[in-house]
Amino acid sequence: MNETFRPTLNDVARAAGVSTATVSRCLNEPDRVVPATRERVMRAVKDLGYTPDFGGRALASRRTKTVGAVIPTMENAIFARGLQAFQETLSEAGVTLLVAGSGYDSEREAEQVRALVGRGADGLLLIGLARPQATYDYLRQRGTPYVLAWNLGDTSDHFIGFDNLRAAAEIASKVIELGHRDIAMIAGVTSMNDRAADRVEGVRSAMRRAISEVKSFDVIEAPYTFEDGATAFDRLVRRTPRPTAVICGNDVLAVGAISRAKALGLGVPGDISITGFDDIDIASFVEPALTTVHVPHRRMGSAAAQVLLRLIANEPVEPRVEIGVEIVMRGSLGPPPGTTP
Amino acid sequence: MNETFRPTLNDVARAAGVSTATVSRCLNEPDRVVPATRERVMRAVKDLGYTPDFGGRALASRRTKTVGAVIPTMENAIFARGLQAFQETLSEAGVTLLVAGSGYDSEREAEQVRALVGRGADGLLLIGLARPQATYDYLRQRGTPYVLAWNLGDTSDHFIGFDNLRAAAEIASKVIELGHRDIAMIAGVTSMNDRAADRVEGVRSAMRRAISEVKSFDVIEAPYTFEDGATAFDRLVRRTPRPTAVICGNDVLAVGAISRAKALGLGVPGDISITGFDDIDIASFVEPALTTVHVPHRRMGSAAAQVLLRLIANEPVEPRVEIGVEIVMRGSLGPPPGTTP
DNA sequence: TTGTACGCGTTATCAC
DNA sequence: GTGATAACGCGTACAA
Repeated sequence: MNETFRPTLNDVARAAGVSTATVSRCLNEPDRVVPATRERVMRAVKDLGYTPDFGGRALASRRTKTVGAVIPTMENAIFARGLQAFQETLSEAGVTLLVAGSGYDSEREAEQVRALVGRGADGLLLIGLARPQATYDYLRQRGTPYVLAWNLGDTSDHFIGFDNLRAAAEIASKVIELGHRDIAMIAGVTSMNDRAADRVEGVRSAMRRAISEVKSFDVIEAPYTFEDGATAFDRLVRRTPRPTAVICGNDVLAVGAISRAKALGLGVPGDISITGFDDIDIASFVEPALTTVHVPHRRMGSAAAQVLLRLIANEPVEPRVEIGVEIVMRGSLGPPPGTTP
Repeated sequence: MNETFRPTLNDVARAAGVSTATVSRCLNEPDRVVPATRERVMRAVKDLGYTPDFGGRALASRRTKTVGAVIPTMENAIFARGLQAFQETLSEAGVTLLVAGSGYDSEREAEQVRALVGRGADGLLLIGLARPQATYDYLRQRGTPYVLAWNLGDTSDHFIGFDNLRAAAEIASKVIELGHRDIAMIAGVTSMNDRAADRVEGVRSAMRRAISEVKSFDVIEAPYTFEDGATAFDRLVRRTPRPTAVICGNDVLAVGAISRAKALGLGVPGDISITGFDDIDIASFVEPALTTVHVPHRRMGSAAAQVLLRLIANEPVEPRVEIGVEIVMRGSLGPPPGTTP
């Protein structure tokens, strides 16, 4: 009754009264089999509940129709979105996606890369570019195609991303233009995270360019939750001089900051302006709506899939796909208090 | 230079001057090999950048240290959270997680189940219980262990979840107790989604229990985004009589509803109360903070992993793990307008 | 159009 | 402690 029976090609062949080769053909190139036998084989497949064994198939054919992705965490909406699109595009090409999480740890990422490659992944998606050289060496030695997303680099790898530094600089310039002179930044954790680091560097460069105007500039780092953003805001707002604008490294931190500002009785943007980065869904639903950098994560995900598929098929690809981002002005950024309009 | 060389057991064996059997042992049962040879073998492994081939291993050993999960979408924070915990717990046991998305489509789910089983998944995590009988039959015939999470059922399967119906009934009762008489619900899509359907049924049952008090009750369904919640709220609020409380099937819809309410100039909860379900991060950061049902998704995820691991190891398990949920009262639910305190 | 037979990379069972 | 060698399930020349 509870017999666990895993039918093989052989079982199907016997049941249908044909050879294993014919069954294999029915599954892979149905046209090369006459409808009569095909029908019989397909019936046997259904009856036995046969599913091709992946291991055997991979072993015999040397490819898997599988690609892997290693992302920092599934708990962040921006990766979830991009990955969803990535997988939809792969799906259309009949390719399966395997997802693994690194927890923002580059050693763990290296492990996962090896695991996915060992599993026969035909190609890999990795996030950003900050990782040990050994990981790159491994991939290149194996000849496993891979793409890097969410940022742009200047190596010979394939990038599908946007210029985090420039975008961050632009939004910071907007803040300065509006007249803010005491500015602070709540950054994501920059260690081994080139996206977070680039955003800090972008904001810093904008500050340097306006060095004669900006009076104070402070950066603190915070982890990944709304709560972390709120806590960081708490600390910043106690400093002297109190910043009139807080630039956040991502929307999660920014939403946390807005919430805490309101809880402290500070008007946004009346008393203090706040900006984000990413334009996640919630950004337009908080009050005031968040001024942020819109990143088309879905477009980036499917572009990454397209590049990776071409790479795997050995078709020509452009080494660098820049995804356009743009600043969306919403209610959370305004002129500093005491400004005459 | 760009030679793609995939070293095999054989290559390592030759490089280390031993047999393939010894290399295999070094990797799987290091104790059964003397340190001297082991050292030599491990060096060869490093030098060649060898990674065991998963296919070959699965073929020879008939197990994979891999479990699969099929979730409706990665874009929903509640699944992301639970899954993250699920995978962390698996990870501690040296088991890899493969994730696939069904897009809320039970046919697609069936495909993914077959794909994962074909890939050698030792066990599976599925969400909820509404799916074609064929999917269950397939799993049972193959003898693949699986657990069902996010809800509880009364079949002989293994459940790790909570009583969606009862929890929804409870929060609805709270609404009624506060004096609301014209009530509406924005439900998730209930087709092939037992969690959404149970929540509707729970609210309905509370309405029936208070049939003499409740004057009007309306349900409409909405998809999965903030925007959908906002749109649905728009429609509801135009009806006569206008509801004084809107019960939402999940927090995403509720946050969308709150946002639209404020945009329409309606005070929450002054003019209209709104409740959610799930207690996602943002629930405590919107204004007013959302009254909702707190679901410990992380605890559920790791409990699911534990049960599945025991199932795979053929150890005794309880067939049903109920995860406690509780209503968290926050600002978005109050008495109806015109009530004298 | 269909069948036969070999090999893919690994583990497991024996000898040694 | 280590080495041959036979499976494992499948794809695919090649033959029929």
